[in-house]
Amino acid sequence: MSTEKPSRERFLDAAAELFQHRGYAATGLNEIVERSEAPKGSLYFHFPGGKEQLGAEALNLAGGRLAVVIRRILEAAPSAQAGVQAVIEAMSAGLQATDYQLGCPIATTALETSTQSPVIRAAANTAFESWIEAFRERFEADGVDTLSAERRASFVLSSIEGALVLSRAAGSTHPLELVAEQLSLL
Amino acid sequence: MSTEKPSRERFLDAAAELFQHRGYAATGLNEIVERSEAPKGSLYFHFPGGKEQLGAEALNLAGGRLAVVIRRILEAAPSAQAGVQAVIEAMSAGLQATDYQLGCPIATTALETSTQSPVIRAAANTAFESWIEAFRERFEADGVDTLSAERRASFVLSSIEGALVLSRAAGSTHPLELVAEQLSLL
Amino acid sequence: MSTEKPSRERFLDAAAELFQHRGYAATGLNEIVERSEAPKGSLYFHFPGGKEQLGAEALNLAGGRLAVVIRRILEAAPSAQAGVQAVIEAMSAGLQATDYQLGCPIATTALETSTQSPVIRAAANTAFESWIEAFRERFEADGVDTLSAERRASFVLSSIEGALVLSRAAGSTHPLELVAEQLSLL
Amino acid sequence: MSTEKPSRERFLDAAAELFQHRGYAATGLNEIVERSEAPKGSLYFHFPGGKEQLGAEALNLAGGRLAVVIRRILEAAPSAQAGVQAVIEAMSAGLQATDYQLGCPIATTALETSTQSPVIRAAANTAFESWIEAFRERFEADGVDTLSAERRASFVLSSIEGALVLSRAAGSTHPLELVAEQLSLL
DNA sequence: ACTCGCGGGACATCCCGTTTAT
DNA sequence: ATAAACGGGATGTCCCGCGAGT
Repeated sequence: MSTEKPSRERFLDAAAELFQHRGYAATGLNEIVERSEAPKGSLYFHFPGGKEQLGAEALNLAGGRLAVVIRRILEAAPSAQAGVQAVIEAMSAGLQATDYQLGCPIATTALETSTQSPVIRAAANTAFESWIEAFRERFEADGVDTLSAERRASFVLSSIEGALVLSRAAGSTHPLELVAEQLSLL
Repeated sequence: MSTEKPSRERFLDAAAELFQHRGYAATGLNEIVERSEAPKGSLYFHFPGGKEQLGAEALNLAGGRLAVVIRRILEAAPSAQAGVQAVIEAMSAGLQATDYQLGCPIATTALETSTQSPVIRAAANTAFESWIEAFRERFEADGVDTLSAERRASFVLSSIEGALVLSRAAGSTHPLELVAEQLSLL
Repeated sequence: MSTEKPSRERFLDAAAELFQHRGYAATGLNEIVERSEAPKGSLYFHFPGGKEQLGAEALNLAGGRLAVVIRRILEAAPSAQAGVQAVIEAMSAGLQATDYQLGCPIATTALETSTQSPVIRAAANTAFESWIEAFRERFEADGVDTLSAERRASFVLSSIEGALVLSRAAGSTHPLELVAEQLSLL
Repeated sequence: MSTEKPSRERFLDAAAELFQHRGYAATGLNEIVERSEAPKGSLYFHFPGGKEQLGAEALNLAGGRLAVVIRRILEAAPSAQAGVQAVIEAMSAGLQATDYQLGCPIATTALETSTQSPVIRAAANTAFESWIEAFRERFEADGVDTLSAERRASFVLSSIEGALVLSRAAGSTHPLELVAEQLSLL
C-alpha cells in the first residue's frame, strides 16, 4: 500500500539505536516495539529467536552502516594517514553532537553479551572485522604490504575503540584527540 | 571481632565480580546478595543509594585493585616500554585464563551507565585516570617530560582498552598482541 | 466434491493427541499446527470456531475411537463380566505402556472446560454416553433388563474413569486393578 | 497488627479455589493475586517455586480440607455403608449448589499436571490416599479386615471420582446417584 | 545490623484470532 | 485454501526499593 518501511526493518532500526544508547540488557523489548511503531504481535514472527536474534541482527545492521561510513571517509582522504584522522574526527564529532552518549554502535552490547551469547558475540566480531578490513584496504592502497596493513588496521581500530570508552567515561573527546595525535606520529 | 569479612566488603566483592562478568543491567541485586553470602536485609543499610551506589563503589574497588597491579608490574620492569609490554601480557593471560570472559573490570559497566548515571560514570572515569596516572609516572621515571608522558599514557590505555573489547569479541588475544607489537615500535 | 485434503484430519489427530497429553488450556494452537505438519494458514479455514471447535471435534474423534475399541473387546468376550475385565485390562495396559501419561482421552479436557465451554462439555458428554451405551448393550445381550443394564453400565464407567484418575496420580495401575476385582464380585 | 489472614494463606486459598474452578493451566497467577487481595510482590517471596509450588500446596490444602469433611461425615454415620451414602450425597449437593462447576477439588489439576509436574502429581496422590485412608478406617471400624477395607475404600473413591467427572460433563447428578445405588448393593 | 514482607511494575515470551492477498 | 503479517493482551517470572519490627 504505502511506502512505509516494513515492520522488520523498523524493529531493527529501533533495536540498533536503543542497544547503542542503553546497552543490551537495559533495553526492554517493549521499548523497542514502542520506538519502532511497528505492531508488537509481529516481533516474534520476524524474530523467532527473540531478543538474542534481534541483538545479533541489530549488530549486523549497525556494523554494516558504520563500515560504509568508514569506507567513504577513507576513500575521500588523500592518504591513509589523513583518512584515519578524518575517521577519528568524525567519531569525535558524533560523540560531541550527542552529549557523549553515542560512541561505538556495538561495543556496549558486544561486551555485555560476549560471555552469554555466542550468536551476538559472533555478530560483533564480524562487524569489528569489517571495519578492520576497511582500514586495511586503505593502507594497502597506499602501498603498505598486506601483513603490515592488517596489523596496523587492527591497532588503529583498537585504539579508537578504547578512546571511545575513555571519552564517554570522561565526558570529553580528549582521549580520542590524543589517539589521533599519537597515531599521526607513525 | 570474628575474622569473617564484614558484610559491606562481601557485597562489594560480589558486585565487582558480577558487574565485570555480566555487566551492570544484567546483574540482579539478588544475585549479588546470593553470591556475597551476606545477609540480604543489610544491603540497603550499607548502600542506601541502592544499585547505583553499589555500582559506583564496585568500580572504585575494581579500579583501585587494577591500579595496584599495573603499578607493581610497571615498577618491576626495566623500562617503561618493557613495562607496557608486561602489562599487556598480564591482561592477555587473564583473558585466556578465563576463556575470554574477563577483560577490563569496569569497561562494560562504564559503557552501559555512562549515559544514565553520572555517579557511576564519574567512578569509571576516576578509575581510568588512575591507570593513566600509573603509566604516566612510569614514563616520567624514564625521563619523558610530563606532557608527553601524559599523552602517551592515555594513548597506551586507549589502545589496550580497545584491544580488550576486540579480543573478547574475537575470542582471541590477537588484537591485544598486535597492540603490544605496534606500541613497541614507538 | 473432491476428496478432502488430509489437513483437516491431521489437525484433529494432533489436537486429540495433545489435548489428551497436556490438557486443553496447556496446549497451544501453535503446537497443534506443528505436530499436525499441516499448513498453518488453513487452521481457521477448517475450524472457524477456533480452539473451542477444535476441542469439541477432537473429543468427538477420540470418543468415537474408544467406543469402537470398547465394543470390539466386549463383543469378543464370552460374557459381559469378562468383557468388563478385558476392557479394564486394556486401559491398564495402555497406562503402563505410556508411563502413566495417557489415561482417558477426554477426561482432562472435559473437566477443564465443563464450566467454560458448553460446546466442549456437550461433546464430552456424548462420548461418555456412547461408552455407557456400549456397556449397556453388552449387559443386555447377556440377558440383563434394560434399566438395570443402563445403571450397571454407568457405574462401571464411573469406577473405571475414577480409577484412571487415581492411577495416574499414583503412577500405578493398582486402583484400576482393585476396580476390576471389586466389579467382578457383582 | 490486624487480625487479617496472612498473605501466604490468602494466596493458597485463592489458588485452591481457582484451580478447582478453572484448572491449573487456565488459571493465571494474576487472577490468583487479584482474588487473594494480597500484594503481588510477595507471591514469589512465599512461593519461590512459582506456580508449581503454589499448585502443590493448594492441592495439599484442598486435600486436607476434604479429608476432614469426609471423616466427619463418616464418623457421624451409623454404619460405613450409610457413611459412604452420606458422603456421596454431600458431593452431589455440592455439585448442584454450584451449577455443576465444582466437583473434586483436585482431580482437574491432578490430571492436567500428572505428566508434567512430579511435585504436583505427588501432592495429588497424597490427597487421594488420605481420602482412601478415611474410608478404610471407617470400614475397619465396622469390623472389616484391613486388607478388604483398603480395597473397598479405593474402589469407593474411584467410583465417586469417576462419577464426578461424568456428572460434570452431563450437567446432572445422575451418575453420582447411580454410584450410590450400586455401592449400596454390596 | 538484620529480617520479613510489601509493593507494583517490568521483563521476555507466547498466546489466540484476524486480516490481507494470493 | 494457504501464506504472511497484524494486533494487543496475557503468561510466569523477577526486578529494585522500602517499610516495620526486632
